[in-house]
Amino acid sequence: MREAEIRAAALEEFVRRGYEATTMADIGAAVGMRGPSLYKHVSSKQDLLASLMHTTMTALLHHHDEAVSGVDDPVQRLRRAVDAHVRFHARHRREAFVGNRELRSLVEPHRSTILGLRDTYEQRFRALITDGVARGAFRVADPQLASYAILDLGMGVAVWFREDAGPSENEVAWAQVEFALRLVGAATT
Amino acid sequence: MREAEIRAAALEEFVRRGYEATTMADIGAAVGMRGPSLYKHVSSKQDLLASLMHTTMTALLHHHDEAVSGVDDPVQRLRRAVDAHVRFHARHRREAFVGNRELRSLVEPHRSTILGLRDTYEQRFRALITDGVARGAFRVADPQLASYAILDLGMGVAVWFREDAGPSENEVAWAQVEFALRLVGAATT
DNA sequence: TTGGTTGGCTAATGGTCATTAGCCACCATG
DNA sequence: CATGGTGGCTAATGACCATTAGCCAACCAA
Repeated sequence: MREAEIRAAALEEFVRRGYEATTMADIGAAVGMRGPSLYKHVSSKQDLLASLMHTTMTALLHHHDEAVSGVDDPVQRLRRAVDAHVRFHARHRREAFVGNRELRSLVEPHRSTILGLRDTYEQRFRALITDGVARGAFRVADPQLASYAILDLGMGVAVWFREDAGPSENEVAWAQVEFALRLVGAATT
Repeated sequence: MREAEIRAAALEEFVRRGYEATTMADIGAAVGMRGPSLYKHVSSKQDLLASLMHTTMTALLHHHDEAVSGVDDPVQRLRRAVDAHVRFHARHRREAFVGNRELRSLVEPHRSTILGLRDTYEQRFRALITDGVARGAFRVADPQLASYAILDLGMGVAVWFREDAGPSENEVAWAQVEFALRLVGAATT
């Protein structure tokens, strides 16, 4: 559908220029039409952003849930959660980048919705770490700081990861899973 | 001086709204004058941003150099470097936040200058880690990924650190130094 | 063939913005 | 008391922008 092309183009422009600096004409040019014509397919620039961010956060949560589902051992759970986290941020770095940087540009009630989803996601990691500490698998002074640290690693990936240069997705995922396990004081295999 | 007030106000507004969304009138209002009056003290909005970012990066590099100067042992060097890194991002979180998020809004040649300084800073960490690995103090598969990870921890601090709530600067610094040492596989004391 | 719908276009509309021009009060120095 | 600079103001200027209105060609169904 034309709308999907427009959303993809908008994402690309939001990454390159930022939401505020992107004009409807820019997005239009990227799909071969004039700015006003976009309104035959989308309702507004703001909706474009909100919808992109909502899709991203929902997909991230699904990705996480699938990764850890059925796994009980804290070390394995964390391993899978971080692997999923890193791979998501590598594969969907544009989406994740916009999701992290353009929160300011979201207008209520979208902002609160997205912040809620982000919070939910952070809680999963924090709970996972807290559980691991309680069960003696991890050794961490402050689970919240540890979960922030792990999440921040992923955000970083969205910023500097490149498909065509530098370490591959596998290399990054492997390295960061290792970092995360070391970070929480899990025994390294 | 009036200019210092303006720079401080601009920084605050750039953090709150982002560079693109901040108007000269916003900055003026924050120091009790009208937008156009700002031009009696600064030359342009772009210069305000470039100058803020340049000051920040220079200060960060100085802070780093002072922290590691005269220390040779890799573990101690990394400990001090990360401590300085984290404390800088906690104490100057607004500056660091803008320095990280508004690169896109910088126009050449400012952008290249700042990117150069960032790269210099990253190289210090990478060299430090590479050296530690060579001397058997650290165990890391990819020093570049490790340096990115450590730097990303600091960027995260600039995003979520609050002076009035959550963990204190000392707590964050202590935790992240520990994280960094674990990350690079240094023996924990 | 006809009549409606789709999806494009250009031209408003009603803003907002950075920056410049030109004015003036204040104030310190002679 | 002049006078010149400082630092504020309001009013242009010359953009640019999201969104809406209104037009029209192409296509599709009857």
